[in-house]
Amino acid sequence: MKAVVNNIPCTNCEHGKSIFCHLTEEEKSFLSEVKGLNYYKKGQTIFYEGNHAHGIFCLHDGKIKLSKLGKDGKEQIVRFAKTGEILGYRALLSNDNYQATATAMVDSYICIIPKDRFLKIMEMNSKLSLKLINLLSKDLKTAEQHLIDIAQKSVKERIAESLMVLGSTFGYLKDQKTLNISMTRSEIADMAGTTTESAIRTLIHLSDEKIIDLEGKNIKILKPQKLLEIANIND
Amino acid sequence: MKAVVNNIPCTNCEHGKSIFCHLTEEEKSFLSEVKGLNYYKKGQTIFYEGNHAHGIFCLHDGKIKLSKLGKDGKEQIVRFAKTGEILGYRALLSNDNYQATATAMVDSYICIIPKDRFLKIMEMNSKLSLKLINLLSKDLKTAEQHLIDIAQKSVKERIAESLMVLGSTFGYLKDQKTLNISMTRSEIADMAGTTTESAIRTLIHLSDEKIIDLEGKNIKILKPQKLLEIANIND
DNA sequence: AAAGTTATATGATAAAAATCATAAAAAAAA
DNA sequence: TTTTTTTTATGATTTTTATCATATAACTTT
Repeated sequence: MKAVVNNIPCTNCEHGKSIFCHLTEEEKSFLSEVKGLNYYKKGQTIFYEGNHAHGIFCLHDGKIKLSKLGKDGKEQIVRFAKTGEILGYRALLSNDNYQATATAMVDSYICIIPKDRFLKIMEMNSKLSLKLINLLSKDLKTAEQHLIDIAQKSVKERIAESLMVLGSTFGYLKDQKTLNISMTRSEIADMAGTTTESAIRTLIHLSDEKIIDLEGKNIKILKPQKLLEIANIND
Repeated sequence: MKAVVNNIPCTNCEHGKSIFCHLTEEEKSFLSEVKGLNYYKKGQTIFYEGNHAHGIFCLHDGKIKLSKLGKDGKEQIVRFAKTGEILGYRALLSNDNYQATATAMVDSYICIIPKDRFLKIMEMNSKLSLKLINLLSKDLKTAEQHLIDIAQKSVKERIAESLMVLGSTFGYLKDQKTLNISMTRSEIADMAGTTTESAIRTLIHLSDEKIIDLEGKNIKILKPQKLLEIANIND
C-alpha cells in the first residue's frame, strides 16, 4: 500500500503551512535530498505507538489521527494532523519511541525526514526550535484541556465538543455545514472517550433536536451555536 | 503571606536538580541579579489560571499542585512540581497566560525569574532550549497518558494510580511506606477525576483490603505491587 | 475551652453510561 | 451479483458513579 511516489522537493512545497516553509532555500534543499514522499491509503497505519522513532513525518496532503491504546485495547484519539502539519516530532525531540499510533483517515501523502537530518536542521536554524517549542506548548495546552473535559463533562457535552473540534480542525464542505471529514461512530466514540453505542445514541439525540443532521457518515452542523452551548466550551 | 526572604543567589543553589543548575557561573549571576526568593505558606496560590505570565517560577524548596477549573468550578489537578522544578514556563514560551493555577501544598520557597531575563538566558544558552523541549515533551506524554487513564479506567483504578503517582513524585517517609505528602480526600479526588465521596469510599475499600493504611491524612502503602496491579499501569 | 469551620464518613437514591443481545443496513470482497 | 464483513441502530439490563442528606470527627479561630 505504501508507495514512494515522485519526490516533491521542499523548495516548491505549495501549502505554505508547515514549520519548514520558512526555511532558507538551502535548508529546504538539504531536507529534500533525503526525504521520501510516501502515499498512504485511507485506514493505513503510518507508525505504531511504541515503534522506534526514525524520522519526522511532514503531512504534504492528508488527514491523520493519532491514537493511543488503553484498557482492553480500547482506542483513544489524542490528536489530529492535517495538511502542512508534522507528526512524530515529540519522539525525536525527547529521544523516545513514538507515543501514539498514526493512521491515515483519508488517502494521504506524507514526507518522511530522517531523524539525523531533522536534528541537523534544528541546529542550523534556531528559529525552528522556537517553533517546535510553540507546537509542543500548544499540544500540551490542548491535551490538558481535553483531560479535564473528559474528566468532568457528560457524554453529550463531549460529543458536542468533538463535533466542534472536528469542524475547526478539518473545516466544512461548500455548504459550510457538513464536516469535511468522514469518521465511523466508533471513531467519534474513541475521540469523545465513550462507547460506540453511547456515541450513536447521542448523535441521534442531537439529530432529533435538529442541532445536527446525519446522512450516513456525513454530519451536518445545523445549529453551531447550540452545539457550542451544549459543549460548554466556555470553562 | 507572601514575603521576600533573604535572596539566595543561583550560584549556590544546592539542590542540583533545576534546569538552571548547569548554567555557567556568569549566567547564574545574571539570573540572580533580578530574581526574588519568595515564601508561600501552605495553601497559598502562586498564580492563577488566566493570569498574565510575568515570569518563570523556580521551586527552591516545596511542593506545588497545578490545577485547572472545569465545569461548575470543579478542580482538576493536572501536574505537580517539587523542589528544583520550574513552573509557568509553558506560558512564557508560547507567550500565553498561565494555563493552570499553582498552589503551595506545603510551605514553599520559590524564586521568580522575570520573563525578559528568562528569555535572554534562553538565547545565551542554547542547551536550555533543548532542556525545555524535553520538559515539554515529558509533560505532554504524561498529560496524554493521564487523559486516557481518566477516559478508560474505573475510579478504583484511578485512585490506585494516583497513590502510586504521589509515591513516585513526592517519595515516602523513613518507613518507606507512608506517602511524603499530605492531601485532603477532596484533593485526591481532584487528582483522580472523581468526587470526594467516591474517593473516600475507594480509599476505605483499599484500606479494608489491607492494601493501604489510613491514619488521618497519612497514607501508608502496604502492598505497592497489589496497588500497581489494580492501577493497571501496564497498558 | 468553646464556637465555628472544614474534612471525613456513610447510607439512600438517582442518574449516567456501559454492557449485552440482536437486528438491520451499508460497505467491501469474492 | 452474491456473500461476507463491518457499521449502525435499538432495546433491555446492569454497573458504576454521582448526588443528596446527614452525622461525626478534626482542625481553626476566637
